[in-house]
Amino acid sequence: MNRARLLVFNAALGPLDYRVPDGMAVEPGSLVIAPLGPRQILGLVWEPERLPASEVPDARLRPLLEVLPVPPLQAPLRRLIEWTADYYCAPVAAVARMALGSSAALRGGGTTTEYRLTGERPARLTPQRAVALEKLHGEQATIRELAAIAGVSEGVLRGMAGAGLLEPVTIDLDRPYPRARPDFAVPELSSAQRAAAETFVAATKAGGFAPVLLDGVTGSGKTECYFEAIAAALAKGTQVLVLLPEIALTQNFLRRFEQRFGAPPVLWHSSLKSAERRRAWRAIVSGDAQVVVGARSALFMPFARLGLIVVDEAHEVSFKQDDGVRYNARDVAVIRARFEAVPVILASATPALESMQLADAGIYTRVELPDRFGGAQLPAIELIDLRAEPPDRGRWLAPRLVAEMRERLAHGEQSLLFLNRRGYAPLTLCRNCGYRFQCPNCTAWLVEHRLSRRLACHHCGHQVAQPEACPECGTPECLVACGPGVERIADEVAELLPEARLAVVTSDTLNTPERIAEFVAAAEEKLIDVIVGTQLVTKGYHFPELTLVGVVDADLGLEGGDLRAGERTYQQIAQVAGRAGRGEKPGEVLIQTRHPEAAVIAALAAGDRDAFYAAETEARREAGAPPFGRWAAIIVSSEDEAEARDAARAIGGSRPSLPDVAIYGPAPAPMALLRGRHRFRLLINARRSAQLQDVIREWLGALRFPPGVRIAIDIDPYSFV
DNA sequence: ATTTTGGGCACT
DNA sequence: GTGCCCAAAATT
Repeated sequence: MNRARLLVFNAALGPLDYRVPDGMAVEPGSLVIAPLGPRQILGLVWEPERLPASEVPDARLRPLLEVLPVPPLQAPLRRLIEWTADYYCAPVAAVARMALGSSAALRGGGTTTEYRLTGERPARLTPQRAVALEKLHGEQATIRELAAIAGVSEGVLRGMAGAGLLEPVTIDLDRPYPRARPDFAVPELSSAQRAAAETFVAATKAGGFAPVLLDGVTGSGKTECYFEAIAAALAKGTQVLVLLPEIALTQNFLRRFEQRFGAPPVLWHSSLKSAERRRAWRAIVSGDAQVVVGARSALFMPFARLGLIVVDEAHEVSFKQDDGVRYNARDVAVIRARFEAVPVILASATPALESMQLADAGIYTRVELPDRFGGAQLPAIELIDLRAEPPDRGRWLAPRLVAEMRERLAHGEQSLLFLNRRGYAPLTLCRNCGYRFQCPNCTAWLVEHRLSRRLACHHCGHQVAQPEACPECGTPECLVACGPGVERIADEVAELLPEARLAVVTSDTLNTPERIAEFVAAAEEKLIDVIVGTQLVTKGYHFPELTLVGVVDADLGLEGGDLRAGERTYQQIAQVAGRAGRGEKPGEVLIQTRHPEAAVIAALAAGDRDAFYAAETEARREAGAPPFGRWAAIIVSSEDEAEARDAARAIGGSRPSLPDVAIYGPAPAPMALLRGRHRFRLLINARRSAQLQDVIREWLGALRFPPGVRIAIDIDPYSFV
């Protein structure tokens, strides 16, 4: 009898076997509908020998109901899914789910109705209709979207449609995307860029696995180089995947892409609306989507004929975050390229140490762009030792930094202050009784946001209105803000340089593509003198008049004993420093620190990247961190603290004893309470010889836990939280 | 995850 | 005996 083994997407449900009815064509990778009890579920056909499953006799198998009309997931993607599940100790089904768009995407076809103005203008209009008529000029969208654009209710628009002011347009949900053309606007490249581009183009034309590290300083024109590889892939008729961190902030990239190729790329990210999601997914499987620009979740898309992968800002830690499965998108991208037998370009001004070492070892081809494009100079970097040059009382900016900003303002140039802390102040306390405002759901202080007049937790979203009096002792006007956030720095700038035009750039203020576009336009037109921002401003922007970058607190990222703290601090500051002096005028960077002797800070000041990598390599060797050893974390959490502690102790109590593996804990996790869950942590440090994942699987596989307990395994953790 | 089953228990 | 609640088992 014809059997099929399915991955199903309900957690805690292993692979299930079904009977394939006569005449139904099913192969590994096929998406099918299967009966489960009284329900119908989605299943993904897999090679039976690659999944463990209890053998159910033929007679008890129920027949598959239907094969969905989408191409089966191809073997290289199936192998990638297995590799990822194996490496990161995740269920295969949880990884496979990331390859699926939405359930709606699996059913093709269909139309939606959009509306646009007919151009008719009646003599008499209600005020609401008049507003809509004005705002909706040139717009075409669904009623809901138009209502948002015009700021009127959907009912108003429906009335206008009835009155003939709006006309319906039927839209094909699967309509093709505009074609990108490889030769639309071939750019003038510098000789260094041309050499880099030729390497990429040759690799892309040849096909086959070819990992390349594009190591180019900030402002060297890395994007233009890999655009040529994209052009080569387009000319060949293959698809391209470009991974960007922070997909919301890619306006600049999209503009350049369209200028180069004459059409925008297909976007893939978590905030796509369902119709966009479905259209994009279907275009990717069908091969119609030529270039897909996406966040990390695009990595598992089922491309019909992938020809090239680009990971831009490849050092970014946001590539290692969890959406269900904790994986490092940069590493998985390289594995995908290997399975698909295509080139992969990792582009960064501050490559991760692991990438540098693979390039040193000759496993990656290294392509360097050591100079800025157009002859611009890299900025001069100086330290401000806050112990020797302290800011005035109650302030955070040292006099020298303020003086430099004043200088820039006088010359009509721009300054950027970087502080990776949102809000006004990270801690509020009572002067009278010492009460501190803490999140009830997390081990974290509530951050004051003066603009919205609220105290907010940045981990769970808990908010309270800005209180007038201490909730503990009732004293009015006794609350003091401790420490600076970007809003407070902006206040300080406003006091010291009252004539400066200020912009605060954080995810609170720049939370839509429109606002980002507004900010970029204002900065480019020199309507802003001083930008105060979090890590949002560290990358991507090119403001020619920006000549001064101030790092408000370089030590911030070094706190907390995180394994990657040094590397992250180095990358962040190097990236933000790279915003300075990108035009004709040279840039200057001032870094405020209390630890000028720290290896990271000293290397930044000396502009000595090799010194940083050497120091970081030594630190990793001592910590047994990659590439010298491996770390993993097991996080045990539950809403009930005792339950979590008991489960963590049970894990600790059954720890294996192995010569090449050290196990620490359990101990309360650094964030002992997060989103209402109590957390305990065990850390595992393994020598390179150890089979880390096998050890963890065997260890935890033998244990059973109560239903409220969650066990998360983090292989190669980036943050030790 | 969702649904079914079955045991224990109060109530009639 | 019947209904109800909850935990455990099953789902292919």
